[in-house]
Amino acid sequence: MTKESSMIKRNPEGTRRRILDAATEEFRLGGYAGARVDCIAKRAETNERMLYYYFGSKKKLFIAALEHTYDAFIAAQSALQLAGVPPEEAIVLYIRFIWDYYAAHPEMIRLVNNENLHHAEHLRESTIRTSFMPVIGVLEDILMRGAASGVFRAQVDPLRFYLTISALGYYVLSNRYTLAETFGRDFMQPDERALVQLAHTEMLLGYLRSAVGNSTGP
Amino acid sequence: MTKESSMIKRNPEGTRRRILDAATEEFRLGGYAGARVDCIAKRAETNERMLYYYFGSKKKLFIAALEHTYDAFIAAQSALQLAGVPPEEAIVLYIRFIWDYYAAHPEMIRLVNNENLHHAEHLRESTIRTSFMPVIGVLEDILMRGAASGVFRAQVDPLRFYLTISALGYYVLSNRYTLAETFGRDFMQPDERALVQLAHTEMLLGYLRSAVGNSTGP
Amino acid sequence: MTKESSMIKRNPEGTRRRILDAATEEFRLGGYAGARVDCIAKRAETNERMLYYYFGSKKKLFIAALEHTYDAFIAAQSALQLAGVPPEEAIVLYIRFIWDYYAAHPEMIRLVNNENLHHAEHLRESTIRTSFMPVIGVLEDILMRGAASGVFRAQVDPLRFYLTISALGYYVLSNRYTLAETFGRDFMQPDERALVQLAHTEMLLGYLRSAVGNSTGP
Amino acid sequence: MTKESSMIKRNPEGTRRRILDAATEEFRLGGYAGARVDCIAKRAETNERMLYYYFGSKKKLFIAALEHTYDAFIAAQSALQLAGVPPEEAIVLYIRFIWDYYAAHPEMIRLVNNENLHHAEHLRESTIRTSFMPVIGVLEDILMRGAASGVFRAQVDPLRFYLTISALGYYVLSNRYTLAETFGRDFMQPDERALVQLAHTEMLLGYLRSAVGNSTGP
DNA sequence: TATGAATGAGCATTCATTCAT
DNA sequence: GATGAATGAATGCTCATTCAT
Repeated sequence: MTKESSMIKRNPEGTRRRILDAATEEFRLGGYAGARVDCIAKRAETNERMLYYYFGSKKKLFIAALEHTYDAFIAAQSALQLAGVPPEEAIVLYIRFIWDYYAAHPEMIRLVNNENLHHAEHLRESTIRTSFMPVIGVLEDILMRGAASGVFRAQVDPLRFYLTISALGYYVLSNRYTLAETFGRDFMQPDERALVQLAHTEMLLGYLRSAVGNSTGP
Repeated sequence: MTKESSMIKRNPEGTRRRILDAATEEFRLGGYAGARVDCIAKRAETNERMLYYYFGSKKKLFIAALEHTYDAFIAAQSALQLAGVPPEEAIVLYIRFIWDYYAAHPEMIRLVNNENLHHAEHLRESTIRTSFMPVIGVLEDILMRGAASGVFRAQVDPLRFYLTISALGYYVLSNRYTLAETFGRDFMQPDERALVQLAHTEMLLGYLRSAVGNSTGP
Repeated sequence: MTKESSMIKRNPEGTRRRILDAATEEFRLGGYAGARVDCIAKRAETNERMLYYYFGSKKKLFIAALEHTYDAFIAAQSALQLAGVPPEEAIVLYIRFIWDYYAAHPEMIRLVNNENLHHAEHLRESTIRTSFMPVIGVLEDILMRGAASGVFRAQVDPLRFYLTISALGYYVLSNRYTLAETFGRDFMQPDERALVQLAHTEMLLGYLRSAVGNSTGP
Repeated sequence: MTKESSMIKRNPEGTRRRILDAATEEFRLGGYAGARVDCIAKRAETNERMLYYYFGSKKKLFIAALEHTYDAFIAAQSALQLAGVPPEEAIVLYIRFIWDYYAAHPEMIRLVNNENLHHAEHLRESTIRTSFMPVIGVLEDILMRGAASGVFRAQVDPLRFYLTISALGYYVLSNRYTLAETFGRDFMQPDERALVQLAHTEMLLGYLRSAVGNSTGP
């Protein structure tokens, strides 16, 4: 046997990874209940037994897929270099990053939706949930710098504002197919999406710039 | 058999309705794949056979549940009486209606999420999809009256604006559990929800009132 | 469809019974762990699903088989008519009944052995265990009548004496195959068995008749 | 690697022995079908592969455990020094030895029961079965000396009498749990067991001493 | 209209065993 | 001698669905 073929056969890290990727894809397509372990194994080009060898159960595999997906999102946000960028410019880049990340990773939306169906029971058993909060610091820094330089209103709660940004990007992707069916328009098509994003960005910037009121009360 | 007991036993419309309600609840709890026909039958206080007698298959039952859910939403919107209300007041009422409806009908969010998981395949087989579009007229009327009276900017696409409103209400409810787990805050709790809605309403109104630019491009 | 064939197809009590009989046989052959539900179903000429329809689980089916087996043994003992028979004659009939019952029902020995392997966990969940004690009354009556008429020693504990009788019949059957292998003699063969039973009966009668000492101490 | 650690790791005889002991225990707990090779490996503090390295298969491991158990019993009997002891005293010591050995080695009873479940198929493939017969010589010697000196009846078949002794000790241990459950009394508890043994010993001695009749017929 | 009985394919999971190092 | 990785066939059990009354 050549070194190459043996590397394919005996490759613990590779097998583990192929199973994780296959699981993420199958869970995306059918949700937790809809995914089949034999389909995951087949897609990973291994057998069902290895799935249990590496992950223990379908549930633990779902948790691993969820964690991996969250991990990647957190890592991408942490890699953002916006410290030296002027606040107004930075917030636009941040908003676009979030929306583009969602668009580029539809598996995240499906997994998170499924997780909400199960009242986040898998996430509760995971340690990843504690890793998310610190990431909000990226947005918090932009908002604080904007408020300090007078271009943004003060006292905008960063977590609530993150929610608003997230909502506007998430909804269009999550509901893409029902929206297309009920309204006959695909809001994820480049032209349409650009227009929606333009309006949303304008709305968010308008809100941050406006002086009257703030989101946390008096 | 006495007349009374036969009236209890033989109640076609009642049985059909109990099955539909039970199905809606089970599909909400576990999605299409996660719901079990015997659980639906048990919840409806009938037997599995009746489910097939009235709806033909699990899939057709899901379609019926989805249609019923959409129907109710469409009916509620159509019943809104905002024709005589000044635009600024009307839009606030409309926004609140949408968000409150979502909050009061979590089954809709779960069913729609599930439907998107399946690329809206059930909706495609349904006639209900054509009933949704006309409803946008309610919002369109408000926006047109606002633009005509000069309080709102012109040329706001009503469908896109509906999307924005919907997104802000949908996201918080759809992602309620993962948000609570990752951020330690339940955004559906009355106090928290009121603050989020206040900020969002202010943002939407700010956008409509602003004169510069519009949502459909230059 | 003729009446006969329909009786085979739709026969709840018959199906239940066939499953129970098949299960008893498979549990006898392989023990609890060794028995296979698909083999039970096949032997019962039905499908695995019916097994769960009627009994709920493999474990509950084992309990049912065990109960059924104990039930039959209890019923057979209760049917013994020894009240008017002289004590010495009655005890011989009783002893022979026990040993012959064991020989005629090897499934009981195997099921009971298996149950002891599992520390009687199934029996503990059953109500049958309370039905056994009263049956000892049959033996108790014989011993009391024998003591009263002076042919048997007094104060023989009926439960302990039942144990002794049972042990002598049980062991030869339970260990039939290992005994045959290690000693080259099948103690269940008619001739051999008759000799063993003769000796054992003589020994038991000798003990009962002897005046010195008793089984419960001074 | 240091000399010490390598001595711990590389210990063929130790590993083999640990596997055999672990197997005996697991087979005792669950029978052949109920025992799991990974549990045996875990209990032996090694891996499943070693089990196959040393014993070839689960079946051969069971045979080895059975042989080892029989071996120990045979060795213990062979070690008995009763040649110079008067027959009446010797038979009491012998009886007590058998019953105490059973009580001290419950794994033997479970393994033998399991072996009978499988019609002694493993024993048949083993050479140990031929080792058992000669051991009966110990009992035969006592009976012959007793008959010669006139304290015991003549022509008692030693094998059949071994069976009787064995049965009385075996049954109480083998059926310990079902007896406790059905009669509410644990016949292996010291006080209870002493009384049962006393009665049984008296009965056996009474039989040997009696002059009338014999166990092999006219 | 209603219901208990029946079905076969499929489900997640575990089995004893072997491979490659 | 020892080990982690890999496998295919089974395991107990559940699925949506249909039959017969």
